[in-house]
Amino acid sequence: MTVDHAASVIAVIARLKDKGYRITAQRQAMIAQLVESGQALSAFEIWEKLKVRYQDISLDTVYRNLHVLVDLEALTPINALGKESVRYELVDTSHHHHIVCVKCGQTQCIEYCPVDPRLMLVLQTHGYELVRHNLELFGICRQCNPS
Amino acid sequence: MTVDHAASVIAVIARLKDKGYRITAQRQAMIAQLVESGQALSAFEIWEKLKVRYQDISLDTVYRNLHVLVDLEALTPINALGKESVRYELVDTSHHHHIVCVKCGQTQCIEYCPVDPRLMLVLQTHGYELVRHNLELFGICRQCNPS
DNA sequence: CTACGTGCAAACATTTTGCAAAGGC
DNA sequence: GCCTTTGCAAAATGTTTGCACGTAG
Repeated sequence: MTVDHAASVIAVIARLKDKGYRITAQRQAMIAQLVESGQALSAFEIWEKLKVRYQDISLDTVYRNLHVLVDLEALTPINALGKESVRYELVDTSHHHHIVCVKCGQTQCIEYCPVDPRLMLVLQTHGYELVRHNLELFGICRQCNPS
Repeated sequence: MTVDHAASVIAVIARLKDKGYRITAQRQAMIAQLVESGQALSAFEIWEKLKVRYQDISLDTVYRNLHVLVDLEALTPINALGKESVRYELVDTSHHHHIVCVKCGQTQCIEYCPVDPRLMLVLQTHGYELVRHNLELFGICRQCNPS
């Protein structure tokens, strides 16, 4: 694990402690996995990876701890495709979005946020205070594009 | 049913015919329900409403026909909350987005799209051609806002 | 008449929950 | 030692599929 990764893991663990949650081996392993993967993972994927590199962990526990980590605001749930299950991404990664190819289902990160700041004003007129947003982009990738 | 509604229903039915799908009572009822509701509905909600006003329709048929209608590009799937099931909205309604209150789960349409057109250029550099997008907004509504 | 669409039931995938045992603090 | 967390099993939820019957074209 790199120094950066270790620091991220420690930061999330500190958040756990702050909120009165206990530091268990399973939680540490999950956080480490998410930090090192550097991408959004589903509950099942986290479980699969941890079974190999870490000892046993039950899928139930993965689900429960995902809820805990979302509660901490350490993770953001992402609905990558609507067909697949929800994926979770660390919030301290830089803000970005994902594009999904509607033909092959492959996804890619887009390090650009096209959301106009005037959105906040529009939402205020509706009585809402924006907490976060998630932009789902659907397109056709180079490989699937006939042109 | 208003004249506008009737016209929308007819338009979708024409699309069905065009693509070689058959016009069944169940499909007509589903389309009419979506048009008249004027909002995104889940499979279950469509089924529930049709059981009352129309005769019996099976939930399986609702699911199957939702796939057909998405294939026709008559419906857009929306992942309103990530917790709830996928919802479907007619594509010929004006382009807009939805905001979900993270406290109470209530949703509201926002008739404004804050997506910067320069997004297309950024996506092109990634090799993608944008087909559609869906912006999920999460906020706190007036009722739930302590301030 | 023929292929497509439907309803039923069963399968399937994902997520949640009750409970007793294990473990953090 | 207390209370949270875990693993197991079972349930709940949402969606899909196989099959025989019905029906649009």
